[in-house]
Amino acid sequence: MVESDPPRLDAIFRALGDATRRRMLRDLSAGARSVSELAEPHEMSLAAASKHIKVLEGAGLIRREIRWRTHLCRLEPAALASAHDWLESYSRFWNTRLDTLEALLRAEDAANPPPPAKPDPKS
Amino acid sequence: MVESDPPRLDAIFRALGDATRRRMLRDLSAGARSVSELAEPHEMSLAAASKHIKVLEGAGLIRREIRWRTHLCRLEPAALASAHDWLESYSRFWNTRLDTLEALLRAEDAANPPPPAKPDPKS
DNA sequence: GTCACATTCAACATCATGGTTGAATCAGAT
DNA sequence: ATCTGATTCAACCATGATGTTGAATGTGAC
Repeated sequence: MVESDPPRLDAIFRALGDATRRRMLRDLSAGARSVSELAEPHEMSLAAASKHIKVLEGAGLIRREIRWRTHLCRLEPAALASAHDWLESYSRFWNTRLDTLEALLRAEDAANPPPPAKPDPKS
Repeated sequence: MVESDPPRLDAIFRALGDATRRRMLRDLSAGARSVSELAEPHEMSLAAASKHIKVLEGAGLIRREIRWRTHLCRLEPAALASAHDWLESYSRFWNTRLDTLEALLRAEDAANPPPPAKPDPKS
C-alpha cells in the first residue's frame, strides 16, 4: 500500500503529467469515446493522439473495447484511484491542522538546533 | 479549477512519476531533511539526487531553506493538494456507486447504438 | 474487387530525462 | 590562507517522450 506497485504508479503519474492526456481523461469522464473523438479537440495528428491514448492505456487509466472499426475507450477508475490513494497518504499535510503542521515542523527545527545567527544571508 | 494551471499540474504529476522522488517526498513527510539526507537511501550520485530535488522544487512540491551549508527541504502541501484536487474531480468514478457507474456506461453504449452483430471478433 | 474509414505501424527528428564524472562554489572551523 | 563539508554546475551520454509523415491494416459498404 505504501509503495506496493511502483512501476504502475510511475506510469500513472507520468501519464497524468501531460495536459493533452488529462483533457482526454476529462472528455472520457463524460462518457466513452472513440480514438478519433478523443483526438479531435487536439491540434495534432491522429497518430500522435493514438500514442497518447496508448500511454493512458498502458498506465491502466483507460480500457479500450474494439467494436468493428472503432476503438471505444472508457475510464478505468481503479488506476485513478491508486494515484488518489497515494496522494491521500499525504492528506494530513493539507486536510486538517495544516497550520499545526507548520508549527510542528518549526518545533522540529528548534529541536534540530539551527546554527544561531545569519538572519539575512542575502543582500 | 478545471484546468487552471496546466503547466503546474504538468510539473507536479511528472515529478510524482518517479519512484525516487516519491520516496523523497515520503521521507520528507516525516520531517524536514537536508539534501544529503534525502539522497542517502538512493543508490546514485549526490548530483543526481540534487537534480531530483530540483525537480520537486520546480514543481512546487517542496520548499528549501538554506541555512549555512545545508539546504533544508520540507514538503509544500499546496502543490500536493492541487494534484489531489485534480484527481478529486474524478472521485465519482471510485468513491461511491462504482458499480452504478459501470451500469451507466453500459447504458450509454446501448444508447450509442453499437452495430448489432460481431459478438466474438476473436477466434 | 474496390472504396472509404478508423486506427495503427514504421521511420524519423527533436527535445527532455536521468544518470555519470570532475570542477566550482560558498561558509565555518583551524 | 587553508581545510573540510554540503551542494551545485558543466559537460557528456544513453534513453525515452513527443511530434511529424506516409504506408499498412482490417472491415464494412458499393
